[in-house]
Amino acid sequence: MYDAPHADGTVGKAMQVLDQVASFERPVRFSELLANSPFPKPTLYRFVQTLTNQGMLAFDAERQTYSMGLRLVRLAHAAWRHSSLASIARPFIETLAEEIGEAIHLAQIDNGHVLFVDKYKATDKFDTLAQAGKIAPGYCTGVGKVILAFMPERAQKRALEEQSFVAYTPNTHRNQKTLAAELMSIRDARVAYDREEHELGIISIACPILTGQEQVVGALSIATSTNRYGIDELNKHWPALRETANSIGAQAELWQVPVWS
Amino acid sequence: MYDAPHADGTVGKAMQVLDQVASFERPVRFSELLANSPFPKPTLYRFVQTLTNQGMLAFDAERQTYSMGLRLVRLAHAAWRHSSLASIARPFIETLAEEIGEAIHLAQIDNGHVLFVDKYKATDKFDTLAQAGKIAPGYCTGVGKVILAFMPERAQKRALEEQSFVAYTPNTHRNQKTLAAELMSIRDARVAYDREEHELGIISIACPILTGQEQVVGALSIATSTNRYGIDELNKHWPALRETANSIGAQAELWQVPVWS
DNA sequence: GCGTTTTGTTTCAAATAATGAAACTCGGTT
DNA sequence: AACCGAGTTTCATTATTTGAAACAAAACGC
Repeated sequence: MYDAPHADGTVGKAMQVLDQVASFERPVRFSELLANSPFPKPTLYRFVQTLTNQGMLAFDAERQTYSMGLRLVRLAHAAWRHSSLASIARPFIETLAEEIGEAIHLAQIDNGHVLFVDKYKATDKFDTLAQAGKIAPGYCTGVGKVILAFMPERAQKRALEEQSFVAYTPNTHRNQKTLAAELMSIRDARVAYDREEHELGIISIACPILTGQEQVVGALSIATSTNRYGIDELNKHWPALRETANSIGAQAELWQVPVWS
Repeated sequence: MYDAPHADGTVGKAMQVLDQVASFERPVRFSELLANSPFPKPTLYRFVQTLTNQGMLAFDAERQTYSMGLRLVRLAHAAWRHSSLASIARPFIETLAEEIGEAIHLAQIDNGHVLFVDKYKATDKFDTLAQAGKIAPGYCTGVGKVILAFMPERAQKRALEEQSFVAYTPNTHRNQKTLAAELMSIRDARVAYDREEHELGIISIACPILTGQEQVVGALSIATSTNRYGIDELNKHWPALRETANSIGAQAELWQVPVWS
């Protein structure tokens, strides 16, 4: 992954360390970090110390391991409420989910990654943090492909470069060429499908969430298991899904609340 | 270990800016930040630029406002899963909530603040990010008081210094003295009550979540409205609440959750 | 329109903080 | 006792940060 051009000084490097700890998905020892770090030992050591002081990392003294700190949960609360579509989208998603009875995913783009910001399962209802914040590849998910398809050309090109094209299933796109071709037809059709490209047995239909100027701000999808439905059945929900996505887009545009404190 | 002025270098200052943006709870203009900032204009300007580049802040070009960035949501996902009690506690809370039919709150301590990490309402089921990440004062909530009561003496003392003692209602503690007295009896009784101390009409009963060595790792509460129940009715649920808190504590120990703050 | 104010951005020399090779500490092992 | 590996500290060097001042660009008042 080419992360070099963001040489945002010391702060940028510290954030890089945060990402690295997050990437382990488990508590991690200093030496494990060091082994995968571009920074020399004392430099990394000081970053980890600083971030721990700041509550961005948490240190387990007993096990000598670092994990992500609770301060992030506090900060993310504000992020989720004010910078994500989720707070706007919730009522619409709830209505849609009740009508359809399948899982609804809401996603946005964060720096080339597809970021799930909310999820509603008919059985569990909202299941936010267990799912929100999760990232998924753009090239093999319904929401990912539909967002890529509607991205401005330059951003799309850069995002395509960043895709890894890991072959999760036999249906997964292997290279930019086949994906780019599908993105064009997705843009025309205004709908994308995931035909077991990320996980066998899981399919989805996804619509873009667009502003009036056709800027993509996110995507909405219905996901189900091949045990229950095929793409055809899923397609019957397309009008409802599209309508909901449109409503969310319109609302997002309005949601420019006049600010007098 | 004093909070020296230049405690955490550039990174610490940048995190301070993040906190400041979060504290506005709405998109905020550069000049508004500047007016409340200890930093000179160009310094603050560069921090905000860097943080925006890094996705820790989001800039709305149209309105010229900054808000919290989506990268925080991604990072917080890992924090919530690995550093919070929530992932361990979920199944226990679910069982308890179904039995009781009132809202269940799960809280931890983050740097002297009570941090809600999960919430389950009988009607909405899990409502995580809408509630998780919220902070509440320690001195006037059930979960807050019970956590304070079981903190190690030194940490407790420091946390008490940090309480603001804002009088939200007529029942709110006004000073350390009355609070400290209640904390002692809470520690004996192993249960705390919020008798409309934070919000009129809202009461709760809270139990500590303890490890085998009596270290407090969090708290669990049942909250309700005075329209529906009084403290007496709430008290009937005490055995179930205590049992659930104990189970979570035992499980947390197996999973080796980082201890208090 | 034309000055004036407010708000946001850039410059640059001085001040400061970050850097990393090397050295050190502390358990555990041979 | 010597060795090893993980973690921590030192300190001279280097690079980054800093902020007063100047500049640019909107927003306002008349």
